[in-house]
Amino acid sequence: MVNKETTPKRDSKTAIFEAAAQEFAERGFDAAGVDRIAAAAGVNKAMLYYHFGNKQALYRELLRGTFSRVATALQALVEEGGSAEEVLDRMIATIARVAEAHPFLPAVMLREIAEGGTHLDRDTMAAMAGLPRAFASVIGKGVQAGTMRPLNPLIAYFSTVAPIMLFTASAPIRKEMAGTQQLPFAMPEREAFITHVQHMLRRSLAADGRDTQAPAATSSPR
Amino acid sequence: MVNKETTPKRDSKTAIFEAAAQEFAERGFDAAGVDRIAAAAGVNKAMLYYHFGNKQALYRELLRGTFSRVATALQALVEEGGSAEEVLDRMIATIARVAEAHPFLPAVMLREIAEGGTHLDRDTMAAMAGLPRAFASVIGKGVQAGTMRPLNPLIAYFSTVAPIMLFTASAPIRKEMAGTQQLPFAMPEREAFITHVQHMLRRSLAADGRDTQAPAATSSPR
DNA sequence: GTCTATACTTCGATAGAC
DNA sequence: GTCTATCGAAGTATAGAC
Repeated sequence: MVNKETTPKRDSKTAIFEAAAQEFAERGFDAAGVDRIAAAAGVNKAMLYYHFGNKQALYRELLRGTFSRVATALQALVEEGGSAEEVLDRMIATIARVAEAHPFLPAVMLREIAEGGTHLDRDTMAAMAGLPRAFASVIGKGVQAGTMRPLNPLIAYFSTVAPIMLFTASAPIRKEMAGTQQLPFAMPEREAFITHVQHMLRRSLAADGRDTQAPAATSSPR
Repeated sequence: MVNKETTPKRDSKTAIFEAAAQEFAERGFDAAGVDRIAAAAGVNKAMLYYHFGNKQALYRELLRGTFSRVATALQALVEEGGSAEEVLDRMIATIARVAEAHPFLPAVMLREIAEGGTHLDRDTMAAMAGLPRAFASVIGKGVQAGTMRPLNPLIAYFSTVAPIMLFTASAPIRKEMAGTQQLPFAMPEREAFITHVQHMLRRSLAADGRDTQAPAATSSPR
């Protein structure tokens, strides 16, 4: 369903990619083990060096690919049209869906931010920057249409993406806490949380001070 | 300013604590090096095992202490009084201030969430749960006073604390990106961002659909 | 392309002298 | 309480046969 690409030999390389995504997500770059990645991929460790050179190159290739795919998807939503409010709703829904389908994304994003981007090169950072830039172009359209007030795109980006990343990644911890009953209130549902974030961003951007309509039922292309 | 405790011998133990906080923040639990911690603390590696037993015990002691101090500070704000809106503003400001003063907090929090709380024991998780519980009690008061609508405290917690944690921790990356000019818009100021988060939470909780007054100038006790 | 074998380093942890 | 010395396991990476 994902790809058949060009070559029928998509074996060892993509196997390494998938194993690496999980290992990096679970342990972070420094603690990730080349031995473990190779073992999980069912290939020999030397194959990893044959295909990628070293651990860092593999890591960067993985990040760059993931983020530029997401950035491309967001940019497609922008060009697809609709009101700026609707497009932002769809962007948030898309990010949430990708984050849940590929736990590698939130985990590595949180970690890489936590350590100050130590393992990123310029190309990878450029790919990451594609996400807030998509936000910026939509907000620009909304302002031009007169329905949105100007707001620094990075503020909009951080205050919506951060909750989604943390909420998605914290699923195991929340489950554990719910089990031990350390919290005297119910865990929120995923859908309710995403809707809340959409609503929050709409209110932050509304041109007048009033509340806005609730976002439509979580829209989601592709 | 922090403590003089009981014993005048606060040397090696607190030196280890501080060095460990930095090492864990920079590399995460798995990749943190006991050797590096000892070296940075200027003590022998054996001292670390003498005082704490092993790496995991040191890590947990550090987390438990940090989170319970923050939880206590938040609870104090609750009992101090004022309108629920003001208390929430102060809680957000306090969390932001602590996060900036002790980078250990956001870094380790993001990491620990990213890996599903693998290294947490029950006591440490209970300490972490103190933060959303403080949010819950304030929201409860606001609802009782009729100025706030009911909202799941965890939703309120995640949608405010997550942006603060990510914004604070991402300072180095944002600085780097600003330097290489990969983003076509200005980086937001810290104060503007915190005010935005305060405002966002006020609007999410307002009993009527209308906008609320802006939060007062970032209030901050202690 | 794929494997074995291995070089070299660093890791967490402990024993035991002082 | 503090140190040296060291063990055994695990780490990244490479050389070279097939």
